[in-house]
Amino acid sequence: MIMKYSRQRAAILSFLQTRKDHPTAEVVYSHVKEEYPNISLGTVYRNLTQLADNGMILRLSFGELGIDHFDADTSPHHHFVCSACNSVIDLELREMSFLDEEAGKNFDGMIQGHNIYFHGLCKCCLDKSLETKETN
Amino acid sequence: MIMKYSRQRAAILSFLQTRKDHPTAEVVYSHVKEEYPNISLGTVYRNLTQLADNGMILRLSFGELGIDHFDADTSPHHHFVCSACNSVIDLELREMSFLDEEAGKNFDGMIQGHNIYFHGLCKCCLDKSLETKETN
DNA sequence: ATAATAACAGTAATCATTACTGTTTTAGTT
DNA sequence: AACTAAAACAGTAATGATTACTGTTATTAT
Repeated sequence: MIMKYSRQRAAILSFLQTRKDHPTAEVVYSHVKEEYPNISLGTVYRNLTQLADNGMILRLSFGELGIDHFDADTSPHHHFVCSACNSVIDLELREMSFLDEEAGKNFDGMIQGHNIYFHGLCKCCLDKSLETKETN
Repeated sequence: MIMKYSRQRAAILSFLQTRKDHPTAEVVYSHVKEEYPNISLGTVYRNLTQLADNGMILRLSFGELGIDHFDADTSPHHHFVCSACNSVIDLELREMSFLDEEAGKNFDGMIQGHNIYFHGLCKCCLDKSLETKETN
């Protein structure tokens, strides 16, 4: 389907490009609402989905956390999710496409790609947990 | 909380151990229902969660597919999800814990682990897609 | 046998996301 | 600049996997 320009979609993409923290649809909505007070949450979801389908942004679906996050940085990188505060952080880590080849060796279908995400404690939550241990 | 024995939980675990296809809660429910016709879906979810929390089974949460799958095989292995039929298949692939170390090099929090899942076409769906191309 | 509490069945609630509907924008064409 | 077809919109309702609640039943230790 042909994609016509829309001010709302432009604002959504533009907002996402200013952020490095991979906001959820709800966060995108609340910010774009400042510029377009009548925008609806459905519009935000529809455009995020459309942008992701066209490869202009990434939809990050981390299993445990049922909420999708969106990323305007489509260059190859990996993600970390803090298991305490749920924040999503970029990792500098080379492409791991060799995993696809290795996984394909004992598999009779066709492997097209993979998803990896790391989990643990971000610096902030790690520091907090160390403080707690010290005072006890 | 202390875990008391229950026939329902035993049946759920036992059913899961007979399967290699990583069933959903709904599938577990429909099968255990044959033995315990009065079992409720909530009981299935509660026990699957409890078993997973105690490390006796794995909860597989693949992002794109919003539905959780469960696996009684807790030995180290990886998973493949067919993007056509959504079936979940085990892969023989060595542990990749070195990824955690490598990802941690340029990261100031603590990485505790990662999840990987591969996607593509399973043998069955691959064959179907080839057939379709041939006849066109 | 008794008592404390974990687990149950059944049902209602949650909540992120998608679908639907009538109206408004966009963009190409007279 | 008006005309038209289709895409996009705002607002709202529906979906569907999962969790929470409630009164009852099963388990386990004394």
